[in-house]
Amino acid sequence: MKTDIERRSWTQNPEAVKQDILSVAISEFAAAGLSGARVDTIASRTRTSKRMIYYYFGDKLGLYTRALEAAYLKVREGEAALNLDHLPPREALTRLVAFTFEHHRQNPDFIRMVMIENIHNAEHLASSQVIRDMNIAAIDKLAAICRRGQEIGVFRDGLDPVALHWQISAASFFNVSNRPTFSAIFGAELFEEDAQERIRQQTVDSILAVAELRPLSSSE
Amino acid sequence: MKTDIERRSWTQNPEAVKQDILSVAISEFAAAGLSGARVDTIASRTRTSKRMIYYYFGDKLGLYTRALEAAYLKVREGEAALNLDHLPPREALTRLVAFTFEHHRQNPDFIRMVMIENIHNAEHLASSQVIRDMNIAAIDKLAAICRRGQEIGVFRDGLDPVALHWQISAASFFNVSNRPTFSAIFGAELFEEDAQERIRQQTVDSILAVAELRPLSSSE
DNA sequence: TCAAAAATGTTCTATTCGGTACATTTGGTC
DNA sequence: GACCAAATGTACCGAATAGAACATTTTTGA
Repeated sequence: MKTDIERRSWTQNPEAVKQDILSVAISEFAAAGLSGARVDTIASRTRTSKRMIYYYFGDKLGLYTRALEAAYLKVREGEAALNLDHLPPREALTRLVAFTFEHHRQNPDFIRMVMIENIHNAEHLASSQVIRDMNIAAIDKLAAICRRGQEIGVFRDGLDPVALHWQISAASFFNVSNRPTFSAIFGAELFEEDAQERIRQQTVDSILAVAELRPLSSSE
Repeated sequence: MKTDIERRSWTQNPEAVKQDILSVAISEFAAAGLSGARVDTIASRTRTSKRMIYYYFGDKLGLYTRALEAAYLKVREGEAALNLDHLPPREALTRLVAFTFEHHRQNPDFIRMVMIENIHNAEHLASSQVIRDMNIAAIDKLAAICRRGQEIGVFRDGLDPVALHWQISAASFFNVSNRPTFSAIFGAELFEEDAQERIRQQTVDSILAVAELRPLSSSE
């Protein structure tokens, strides 16, 4: 039994409350999707109440949009730490691909948020200038590597950094996004540690192959 | 005004009704996801009523599972039409990759069903032996090409057909699944027809590069 | 020909869920 | 130290939604 006099006291902490909500929201939306996620569930896993979700984020969609942005922010921060300027171009590209591959593996919630956003035709991402800027920065980094490689004659001319980024993303993203169906159909072996190293190497190889100044059989 | 005596007459057609429901269900689930799709919406786009959905499929999950299966069936049928046995291995692999790339582009609903199933950790796919069998067949086809290529010495030893299939799928799948976010961030140019041809060629090149018996720079 | 089974239509309901109304506390500021 | 805005808590509501109940028609087969 509680005492008659209820203690409803707290200390105000807007930033902490917002962050708490956002981090719970990311994991909930990532787990269940936009329509699958329940505001009540998110609220219950928070240190605060549903009231505050609506207070700070307006409605479910507002929360989702901010969670998506937060997920991008967190993951791009990790990428920004990578500095490849001092490496020769081929080595830099190798490192970039391997890093991206691993980084995606380590951020499944981010991958799932992007999957969900794609299901919704990127309607909520479209309005976020923040996200666009972050990604343009990622391309700039890759473009610099390409240019250096072309200057010293190890990369072919006419390389398209965006197309290269597409390919790096495709492998790294698919490896996480489609793991459930792929395992269900072909078994989980490909996702064990040693097999993942092979796959990662295969990815690096295939991307270097299109970047490097060497004959490709299909161009014959 | 209607007459007092309502005419509620119909002709029975179970198969047509089931098919009608399934095809509507595929497009609805593909568009809105498992929890986002509304049974009432599906029903309203059908020539029949909600009653029949529950009559034939039990509940929403039952409908979803059958729709997923139907989506796989349809797409794998398209693939089965492709016969590459008469082609030399390198040519066969080239055709297989290019075909897969285009086939995925032309079946966005299937891609979206698989995306959604991945969001749900492939829980519903896991129980379907049908789907597993279809996909194993797809691998067998690829494995045959690999073997022939190794026999005549144009493909490297130790090729893993599943790993190769992983790579082909990654590019072809990502190209459709992540088009919304990718376009939102980097612009839609990459998805215009001529750019898609370049991307497809790049995909073919990169896969041939890992399959062929040639030195890869990273192995030096 | 008629009874039983299969197929279909119509209407209603329990519940879940996003969102709101109302009440209270905290903290800054003059 | 009193007032006010910001921050938080509690209890509630209306709409949407999956599914069930009830009713009718069609088909089959003995």
